[in-house]
Amino acid sequence: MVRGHIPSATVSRLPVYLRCLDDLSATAATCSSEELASLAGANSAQVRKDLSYLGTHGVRGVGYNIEELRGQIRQALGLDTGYAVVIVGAGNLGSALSNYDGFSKWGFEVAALIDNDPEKIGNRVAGRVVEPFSELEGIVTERRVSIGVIATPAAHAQAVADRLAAAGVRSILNFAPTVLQVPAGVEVRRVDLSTELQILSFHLSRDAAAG
Amino acid sequence: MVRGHIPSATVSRLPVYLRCLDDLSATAATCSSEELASLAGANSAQVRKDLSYLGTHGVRGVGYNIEELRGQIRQALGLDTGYAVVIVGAGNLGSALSNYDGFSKWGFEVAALIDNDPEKIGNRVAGRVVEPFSELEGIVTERRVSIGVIATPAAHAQAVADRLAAAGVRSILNFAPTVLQVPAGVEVRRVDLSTELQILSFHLSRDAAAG
DNA sequence: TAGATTGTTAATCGATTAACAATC
DNA sequence: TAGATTGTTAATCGATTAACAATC
Repeated sequence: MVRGHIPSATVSRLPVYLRCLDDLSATAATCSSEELASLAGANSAQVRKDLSYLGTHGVRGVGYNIEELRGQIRQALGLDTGYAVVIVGAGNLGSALSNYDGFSKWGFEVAALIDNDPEKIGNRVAGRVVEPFSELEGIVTERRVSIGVIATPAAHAQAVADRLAAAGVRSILNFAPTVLQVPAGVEVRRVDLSTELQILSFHLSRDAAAG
Repeated sequence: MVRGHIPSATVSRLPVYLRCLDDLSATAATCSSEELASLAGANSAQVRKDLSYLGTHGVRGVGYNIEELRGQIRQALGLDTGYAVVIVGAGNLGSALSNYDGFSKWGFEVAALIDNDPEKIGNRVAGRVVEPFSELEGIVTERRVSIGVIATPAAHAQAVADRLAAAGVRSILNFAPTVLQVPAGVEVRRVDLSTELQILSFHLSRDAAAG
């Protein structure tokens, strides 16, 4: 496998390609960069360049073998490792996440759902028992948790991130509307509804101004 | 106001600045680009350049007036317009979104929560009655809906997007794990948990490989 | 004035894409 | 072979940032 350095823009497109290949695999065995690009909303040259970082070998005049390509992308993304995830926060959002079948579909395992509210601890959500926040460190260590998902109110997010980082979690997905401060070596990705809404709002008002 | 062309990278950072200024406003009346950068996780030169697109006038040797700056960012993002939002899908995610206070906090109004499941129609979620999907067009027109939020299963997302676009909605926020095909002039932003997880996974496996 | 900080330039860096030789 | 499509180059484009004159 040629890993080398894969640009971050490419990395963030790989999941999109994977999803599109999922659709394509129902009806074809191979696909061209042009087909994949049009489904993924990208440029075909970009698709070819992105895939070239994976050490793929498409066939000139034919295209890419869909199954082989899916395997290569899965491997590049580390999806075959089966990283364990802990979800912190069992409110509306945490429950929605617990019910989300995308975790297992893409090879992740939800190792625990955690909350600090005594009213919620012990409840069943999506077949999982809500466990107490105080057990976080033990759960992370024993269940080899690699990824922490923060689905708490904004006010608690930083404290949760601190505990996750201290427990050894190096990857955090933050749904709380806060910018987290974390030690070097910890990667945070933010999923933020209001940021996205505000970007849409910008374009609406710009278009309105343009007439 | 100097609008000109604001680069998209700048637009996507404005909501982050706004949130950081929200925090800062509790304790200060002005702030420097350096302070704002460190909170927002950016470079101070970048902050100054971003803000310069808004026609801001910071004061040399002093910094930016926080209240004035918030107003300028809000205006640039069109948050003062109060765009109306319709949420399609009243499942776990749609319910979580309905309960989210960020809509009103940032000037958006949730005009309706819609589902096509007879079991859900008529239910109350976060004080709102779930309305039938068949009413979509009427709701969009009468309540002047500008933004559609898709919180349905992936299988229905494209059909919902088609109906939203046909009803005149020009901005769509898509939580379903699909790449939507929409007519020109319709802007889609995707919020995708599994894409974010996969990007984290990439970095984990790369770090593991690096030792 | 001296210190601080902006606004902007210019250099750098990285990402996108048109184009095309290679080749199935 | 003729047609199709890759892999890669090189040009372009856009974003980031160090540096510093301007100036509060």
